[in-house]
Amino acid sequence: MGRHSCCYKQKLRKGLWSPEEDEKLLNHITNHGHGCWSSVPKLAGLQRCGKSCRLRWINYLRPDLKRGAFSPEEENLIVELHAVLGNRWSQIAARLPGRTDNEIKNLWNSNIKKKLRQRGIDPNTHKPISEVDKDKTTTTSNKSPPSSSSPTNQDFFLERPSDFSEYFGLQKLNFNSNLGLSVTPDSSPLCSMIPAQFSTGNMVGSVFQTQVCVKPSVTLAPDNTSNFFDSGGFSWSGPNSSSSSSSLVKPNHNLEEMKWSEYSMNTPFFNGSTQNSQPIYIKSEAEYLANVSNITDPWSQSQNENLNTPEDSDVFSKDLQRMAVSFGQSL
DNA sequence: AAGGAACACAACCGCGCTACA
DNA sequence: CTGTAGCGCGGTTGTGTTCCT
Repeated sequence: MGRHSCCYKQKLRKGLWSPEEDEKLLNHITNHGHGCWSSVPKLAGLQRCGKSCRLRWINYLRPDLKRGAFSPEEENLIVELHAVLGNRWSQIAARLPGRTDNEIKNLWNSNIKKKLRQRGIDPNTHKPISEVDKDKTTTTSNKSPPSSSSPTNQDFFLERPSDFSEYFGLQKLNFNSNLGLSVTPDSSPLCSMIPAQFSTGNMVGSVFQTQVCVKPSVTLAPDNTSNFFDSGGFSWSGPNSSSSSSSLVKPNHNLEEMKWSEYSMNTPFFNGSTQNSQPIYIKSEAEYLANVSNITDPWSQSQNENLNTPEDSDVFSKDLQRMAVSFGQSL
């Protein structure tokens, strides 16, 4: 099973990296890209394994890394994200541009955990410690599993997406001839960084990237109401575009080839501070909009109404679930 | 000033997943 | 179908630094 072959090789350096090694690796990747990591050390003239090179690059040498202490806003965001995602550090890091999973993990273990305990909050459950103690005494047979395997809100959402809108505090449903359908999130830090909003003929919602990673080349097949996520069937608009004119900003990347974390690092919407990140509005093309108007849309009737009625949640969850499954299979 | 404790962070380890021959 | 290589992730360990007695 996936053991790195170089792990067995001898004569490879381990431990801290010297400035000379850093320079060699940096020069090599800057000039040639990393390509296959296992070949990097040889090509760069390093006595390291590829895995070690990869780690060094990702956690230390990458030029887009943000240096320095975490801001209170970042710490708050990490706490909120941890409540949703658990110890999925890479996913948390993907929402904090310039920060690495390792960095966040270290911060969590050395700093945030302690702060939460001081505030009387259990860092694993995010509940008041008194409540957690009570749970422990009442459910002696049910030992709580470690945080990494305990169900997070995200897992809960995957099973019961009807809670999605409630959890993320989706507030309003909007319809606009230029933007199509969109859901306005509330102003919580979590919602402010929800990366994408989607709409199709009969569904609308905000999608947390983990479930429905924005990979626009993926076609949403099931209901055939649109090829919304086909590369030709959507367009992007971002904070630079006003809602009325909706001038479009198309990322000049090959999204097909790009993972979300890379994408988020490279788009103008996400490469700033988290405070500045805003949802990307995905707008359909004119042709699509023309079709939309002919489709019975359960949401268009709910314009400017809260989304939290059971009926809304039910329809929404079914569509969302279908979409998540579709994406899950495609990713 | 010395030494031990606590802390912060870099790096490693082991596992799961995926692609590919 | 199966074994192997490579990648990525989360958990853990190691090491340097700071703080405290």
